[in-house]
Amino acid sequence: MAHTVQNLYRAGMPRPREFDENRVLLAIRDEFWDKGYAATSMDDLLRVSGLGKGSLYGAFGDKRSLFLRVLRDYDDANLLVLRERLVSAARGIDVVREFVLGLTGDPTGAVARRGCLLANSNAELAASTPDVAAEARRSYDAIATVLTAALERARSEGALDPGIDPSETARAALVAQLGLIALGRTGMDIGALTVMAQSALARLLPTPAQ
Amino acid sequence: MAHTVQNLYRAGMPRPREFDENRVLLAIRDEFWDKGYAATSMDDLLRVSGLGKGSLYGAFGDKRSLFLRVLRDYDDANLLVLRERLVSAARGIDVVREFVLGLTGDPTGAVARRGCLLANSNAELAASTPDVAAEARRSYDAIATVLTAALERARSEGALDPGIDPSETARAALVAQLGLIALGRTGMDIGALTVMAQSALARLLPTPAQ
DNA sequence: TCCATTGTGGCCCATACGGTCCAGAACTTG
DNA sequence: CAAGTTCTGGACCGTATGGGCCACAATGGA
Repeated sequence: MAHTVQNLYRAGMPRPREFDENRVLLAIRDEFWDKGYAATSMDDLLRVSGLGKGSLYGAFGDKRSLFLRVLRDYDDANLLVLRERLVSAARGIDVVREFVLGLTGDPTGAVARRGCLLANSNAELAASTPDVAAEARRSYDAIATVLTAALERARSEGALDPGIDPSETARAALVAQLGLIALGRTGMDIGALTVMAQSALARLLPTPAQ
Repeated sequence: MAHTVQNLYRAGMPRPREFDENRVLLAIRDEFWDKGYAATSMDDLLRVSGLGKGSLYGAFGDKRSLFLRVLRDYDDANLLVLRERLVSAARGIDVVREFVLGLTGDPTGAVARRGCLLANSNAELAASTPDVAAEARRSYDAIATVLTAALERARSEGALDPGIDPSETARAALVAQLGLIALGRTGMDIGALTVMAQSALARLLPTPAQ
C-alpha cells in the first residue's frame, strides 16, 4: 500500500548501475554460446562483461542462474523475431522457408558452425539440468505453434496443397531445422548443407510458393 | 627384425592386465554419455571403471584421449550394426525405417532422453575440439552412404518410387533422425515423438513398403 | 551536509580439478 | 628362485574453479 512505498523511499536512493545490463547479457550469451556452459569459467564471464565479481553476482546471482537467464532471453528474442516475421511477411509460407533455410544464409558457414544456443545447451545439459530441458520443450512447442499459424495462413493464401496438415508439417519443419542445426555444427561444407536444406524444404512444401 | 623380437623378449613377460578393457570402456562411455564431457570428472571415471589412476592413465592416456577413444568406438560400433542390418534385413527399406524410428522403440522414453553420444558430444564440443567435429562428419557421411545403399536396394526391390533419389533421401533421413534426437533429448512426451517420427518417415518414403 | 542505500571491484577461501609419480605387487621367463 | 617388466592404486601437486566477503564509491533525499 501507500505507506509501504513511503517506507521504501524513506531513506536515500541507491547508487545507479554503471553498466548496460543488456550489453552485458549479450556478451555473456555469446561466451556461453561459443564455449558451452561447463567450459565457460566465471573468469571468462567477468572478462567479457568487464564487471567485477560483486557486480555480476549481485545483479544476476551465480553462474547457473546467469546461464538460465541468458538462455531464456535468447529464446524469447528468437520467438519474438519469428512472430514478427509472421506479421510482416508477404506470405505465410515465407516464414517457414526462412525458418528452414535460416542457417544457410551465411555463405562462410560461421553461423552454421555456431549452431543454436538452445540446441547446444539442450544437448549438453538436458540430462543433468531439468530446467534446460523444460525450457527447450517450451520453446520448441511455441515455435511449432507459430509455424502452424504460418502454414494455416499459407493454406488460406492458396500456397499450400489442401491435403497438407499445417500442424504436422510445422512439426516436421522443426525436426528438419533441428537436424540441419546438428549437421551444421559438425562444420560440414556449407554448400552441401544448403542443398540438404533446400531438399528438406521441397519435401515439406510440395507446392512451392516460388 | 628377428633379433629385435629376441631382444624384446630377452627378459620376463609383463604382468597381465587385471581388468577387462572392453568392460571398462563401456562403463566410461556410459558415464560420458549420461553427463557430457566437461561435467564428467576423472574421479567419476575411476569410480565407474573401478580402476586406480595409474591404471587408467597408463592404459588410455588423459581424459581427452580417453573420451576420443570412447567416441570412436561408439561410432564404429553403430556403423557396424547399421551395415550388418543392411546385410541381414529382409528389405532394404526396413533399414531406413528402423533408422528413423530407432529412438521410439523404448516406450519409457529413456532412450530418447539419453540421445546419441555423438550428437551430444558434437553439440557440446564441436566449437572447441575439432577432432570431435571431424569425427561427426566422418560418421554422418558413412551413415548416409549406408542408407543410400539401403535405398538403392529398396529401389531394386520395387519398394521405392523410381522418382526418388536414394542419396538425397538418405541425407534427408539423416537430417530427420538428428532432429528427432534433438527433440527426444528435451524429454518431450514419447508418444508425440513417435508420431513425429512416423510422420517424417511417411514423408521420406511416400511409397510405403508393407 | 549528512545519511542510508546500493553498486563496485578485488581480495580471499575451500575445494575439486586433471595429471604425475612412486613404491610395491604380480607375473613370466631364464 | 632370481630377474626383469609391467600393472596397480593411492599419495601428492599445482592450479583454477565457483563463490563469499568487505571496504569503498557514488548517489539522491532529508
